Amino acid sequence: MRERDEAGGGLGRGLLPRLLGYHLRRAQVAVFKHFAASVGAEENITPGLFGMLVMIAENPGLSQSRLAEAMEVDRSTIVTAIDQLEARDLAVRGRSPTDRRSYCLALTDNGRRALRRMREAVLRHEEEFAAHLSPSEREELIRLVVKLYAGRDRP
Amino acid sequence: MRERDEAGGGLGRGLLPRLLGYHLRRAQVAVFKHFAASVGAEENITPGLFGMLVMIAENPGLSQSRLAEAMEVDRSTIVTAIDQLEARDLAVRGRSPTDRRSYCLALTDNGRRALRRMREAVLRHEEEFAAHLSPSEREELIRLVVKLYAGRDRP
DNA sequence: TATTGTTATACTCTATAACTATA
DNA sequence: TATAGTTATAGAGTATAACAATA
Repeated sequence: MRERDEAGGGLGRGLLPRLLGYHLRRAQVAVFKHFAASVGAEENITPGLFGMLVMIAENPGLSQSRLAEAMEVDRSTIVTAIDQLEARDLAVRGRSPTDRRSYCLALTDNGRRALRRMREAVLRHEEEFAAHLSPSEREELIRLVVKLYAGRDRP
Repeated sequence: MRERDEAGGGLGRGLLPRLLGYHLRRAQVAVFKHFAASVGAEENITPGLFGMLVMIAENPGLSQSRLAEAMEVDRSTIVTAIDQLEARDLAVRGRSPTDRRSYCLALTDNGRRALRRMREAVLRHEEEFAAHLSPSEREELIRLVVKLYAGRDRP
């Protein structure tokens, strides 16, 4: 971060600064870059894969289709993601006892240990990235963003 | 929008809801989808190309390299974008009188007319998408997002 | 009939590196 | 030497459509 607004570069931006999408996009790019440089560099993980690990850890026996819904992506997109997590011994496709079409996703022991480390790295990243905001500003920002995209008051 | 949080789907999300990046990502995806369904459907334009049109309109004689810096992308990424705008008769690569290496980007007459229409569509899209937020909440949200990614107080 | 996971495929966005023509 | 624009290429990330196995 350089100036008041490094992407402005002294140039006029017209109505762009009045658009939520413009700022949300820039903030999202910035936070993903920070994630890549901190968490990603330490633990070799992306925000998307980290999110999947958390969802699997929090929802034992989750199927790929349910995970796809939760991540708001197509089922086919999940396949290669789980392939990667399995190849790295972070998660496994367990067979469902009741439905032979679907898998019960689970973390491996190694995956659980890795996730514990990742969580700490992610929280450090969050502290660093949000350092300019007070705790109440952070809360308020999350409240407003959630209200914006979910159309409701609270996460 | 369905529930308090449609991507939750009743599933546990662990620490994800405490992460700014998680919400910024979801909000950004949602606003781009809304843009595509409203402005994109009406005017056949993406947020990125719209942003470029605005920057060219606001900064007459802008070069591709300066535009790339403003958009925070590589110079090579700009090439095909300008190709598209030229192919659609929205912008032109004018020759610089002082530097024969660089172009002076400008809107065509058609581009200016199109941009006027697009601006209105974008503002309608903004009103719809941010309908759940009061004017002061919108202002506060922008203030906080900018403070987050620019590390300062004001856009 | 509908669902789960999979494959093949394609499209978009983006970056890197090497090139040319200028400066 | 350095910069502006270009090209070729590659890598994410994503979606669609069709398929086999199963419900």
